[in-house]
Amino acid sequence: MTGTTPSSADEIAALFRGAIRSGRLGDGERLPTVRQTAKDFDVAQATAAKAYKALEHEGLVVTRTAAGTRVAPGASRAPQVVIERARALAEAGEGAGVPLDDVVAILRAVWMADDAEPESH
Amino acid sequence: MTGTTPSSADEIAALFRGAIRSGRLGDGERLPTVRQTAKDFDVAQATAAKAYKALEHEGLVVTRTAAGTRVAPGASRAPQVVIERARALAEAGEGAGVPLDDVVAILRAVWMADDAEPESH
DNA sequence: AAGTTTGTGCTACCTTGCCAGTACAAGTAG
DNA sequence: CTACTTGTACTGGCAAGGTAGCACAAACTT
Repeated sequence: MTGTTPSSADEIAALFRGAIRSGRLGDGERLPTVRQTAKDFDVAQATAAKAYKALEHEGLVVTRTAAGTRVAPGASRAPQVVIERARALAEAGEGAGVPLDDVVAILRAVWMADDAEPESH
Repeated sequence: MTGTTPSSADEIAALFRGAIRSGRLGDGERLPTVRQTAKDFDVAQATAAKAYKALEHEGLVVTRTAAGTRVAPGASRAPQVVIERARALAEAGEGAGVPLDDVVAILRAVWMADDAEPESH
């Protein structure tokens, strides 16, 4: 069910993390309010708050109490190569009709395989 | 914590799903026994069993009661393009020092972005 | 046929995490 | 300075899912 709508703090955090590191949310750009996010994803405010807290702890966002939560200046975007290849993979996956979750599982598998076997080809 | 050791039925299932669909576990190849998997990941047997059950329900594995669980014949591997691009992404991500979970988050972000904006260029 | 392996099916307990609603703190805007 | 916005904190309740341990069924092995 992670392919559709986030339903937990971790999933919500992951969603924003992806938006930020992929550049879809730029430097200084503002995130929805905690209350708004809670409504959007139909979760309790405490859950949305927890997600934001995690993001701040990672240094991805800056939160000043009444000014809202914004993407932290600098050091947010992942290297362009990664983004491009992620886009390429997404395209291939969608084109082939492979479910997102399956693609993720495959990615994890090859990631760990490279870890274990330095010989690749 | 999904980057290290699986700790729930879903995560364990996802791990084997990735191994199968990526071709790391080939047709007819045998998976560890439920009891073994339970030990490997330090979970209860019921949890490992649940994971295997899910895989069978997806048609990825075939289980005959005392013969163990094996990868279902045919229809297991994902299209080669997807695997190759997943490998390329993994390589780029590891090379750039981007955490696996972040790469996954990015992938999800661009996946949904493509869903929303059919214009890709 | 006998014994062993292996997946399944319980039961009761317990931990984790989300929910709901509210109250509070710390800024911003008029 | 006053009012509003927005993130934080807290309480008790609750549902989902994992734990442990065992009993059982079916099929492989000898």
